[in-house]
Amino acid sequence: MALKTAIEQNDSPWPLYQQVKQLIIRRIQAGHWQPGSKIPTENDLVETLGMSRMTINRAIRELTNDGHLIRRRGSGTFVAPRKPRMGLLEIRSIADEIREQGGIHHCDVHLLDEERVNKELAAQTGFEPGSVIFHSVTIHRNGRNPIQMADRYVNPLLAPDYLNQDFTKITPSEYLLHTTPLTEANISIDAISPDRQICRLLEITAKEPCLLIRRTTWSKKTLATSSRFISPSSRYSIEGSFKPRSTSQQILA
Amino acid sequence: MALKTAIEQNDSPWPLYQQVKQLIIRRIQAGHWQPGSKIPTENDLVETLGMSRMTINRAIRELTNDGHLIRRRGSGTFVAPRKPRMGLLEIRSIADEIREQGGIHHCDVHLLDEERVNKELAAQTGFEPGSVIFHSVTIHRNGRNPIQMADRYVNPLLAPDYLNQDFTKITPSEYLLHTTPLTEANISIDAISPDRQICRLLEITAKEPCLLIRRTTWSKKTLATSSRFISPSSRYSIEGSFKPRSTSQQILA
DNA sequence: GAGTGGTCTAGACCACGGA
DNA sequence: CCGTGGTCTAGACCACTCA
Repeated sequence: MALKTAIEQNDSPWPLYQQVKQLIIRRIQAGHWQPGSKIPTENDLVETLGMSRMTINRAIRELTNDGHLIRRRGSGTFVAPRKPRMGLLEIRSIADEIREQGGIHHCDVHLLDEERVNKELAAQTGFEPGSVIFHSVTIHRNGRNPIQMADRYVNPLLAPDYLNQDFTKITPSEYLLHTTPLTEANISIDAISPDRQICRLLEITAKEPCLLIRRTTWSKKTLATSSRFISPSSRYSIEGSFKPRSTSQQILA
Repeated sequence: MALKTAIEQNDSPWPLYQQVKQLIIRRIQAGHWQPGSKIPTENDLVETLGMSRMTINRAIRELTNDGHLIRRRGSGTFVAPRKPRMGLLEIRSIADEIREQGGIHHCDVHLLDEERVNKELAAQTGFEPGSVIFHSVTIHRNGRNPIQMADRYVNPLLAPDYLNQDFTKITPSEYLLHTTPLTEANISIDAISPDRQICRLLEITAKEPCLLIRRTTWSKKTLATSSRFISPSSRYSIEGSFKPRSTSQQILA
């Protein structure tokens, strides 16, 4: 069965319950398991994947806590109707946001190449000086309207096939999401005035303030990506809503 | 032993691992286990409480995900040094941030009054037209340097004493935090060019791009606060780091 | 090497939902 | 009633840290 083959050759450095989580997430994202539909029971998965029920249970329980699944005792486990609520740090895929607002998402690839890390780049990104990394610059548009420039440096070890992707079809975010599970992220948000190059790429004037989002991600302590996202504030802003999860997180007013 | 007596009479409707979580939380909050100090090992607790290690492990694991504890394999489990790390949506108190960087926080009160909600304000904030709400405008400074303007509308029902506070001593955030437990929040972040009033209050030129943060909070479905925070980007930016809680929320790259 | 946490297993009992 | 998820147990092996 397809479910099983995904995991049975187990060279993965990840624990089993993590692999199960990733497997389920991919199934959902690939559309094999639609929102609202029932997924296999714990016992099904125990048989199919040949693991203990506690392992399956932990995977499903954590996905439920994260909002991907909904469980009803006596009835079954279902794919959550919408996307999980997010902490702000996990910012949504801009392609999703555009599509969800009824827009049409395009992605122009302005650069996609490998590059040797010099001192300056090393200081900016944290990658090893002298090593070779992938570099992409893409523009996300809604119809004709440029919404965001994404300037990414990617660790080749974690996404060796990065240069061969067609980013007009799958966004770098989406590709990386399926490639490497990221375990940690750092983010900063600033307001800036765009320089000339940004103005040209985003088709705006220098007067228009922009949001600058810097994001660095890790996969188990190895640096995965270091990116800059720049959006004209007239066309993009960050939004989120929040409920405390377990017991006592505080919300500031 | 004290630890054990807390649970041994087990009429509790809560599952065991929950009781263990509560027990540990209480120990921490009562100060028996100080921040940074080591707490008993899993095996200690297994013996003391007479439960299986998996049960103890789940309790401690979840507390770790919530940020109350820190675990180091081979070394032990420790009470987390500060407040639990937060998702970005709970943005830190600016007073804390300033103080933590070695600055000196001041708060000027530029306005503190009640106000009748007209149509325009109702549309902006979501408060009932015609009702009376509290309104404050404060400037947070680091030494002489203005860092942020905070423009707040507050529901009098949830903070009836708001107008009598001395916000030069306790910030509105801190006051509201102690007054009403907030259950939900909405946030948006934009980049803007400051208008003339903002320029004056923050002592900047109109050229300098600013971050505009809008935050609305609820307490059990009643609107609590609706606020605008404006900061010059040269003096303030939003930063955060993120670890998935139960270990695989998605992080975008 | 002893102690620690991280994970996994193969069972078990229970509470709930739906036929 | 059966199948579902929710929890719990008593073991086990491993990777890591520290003395």
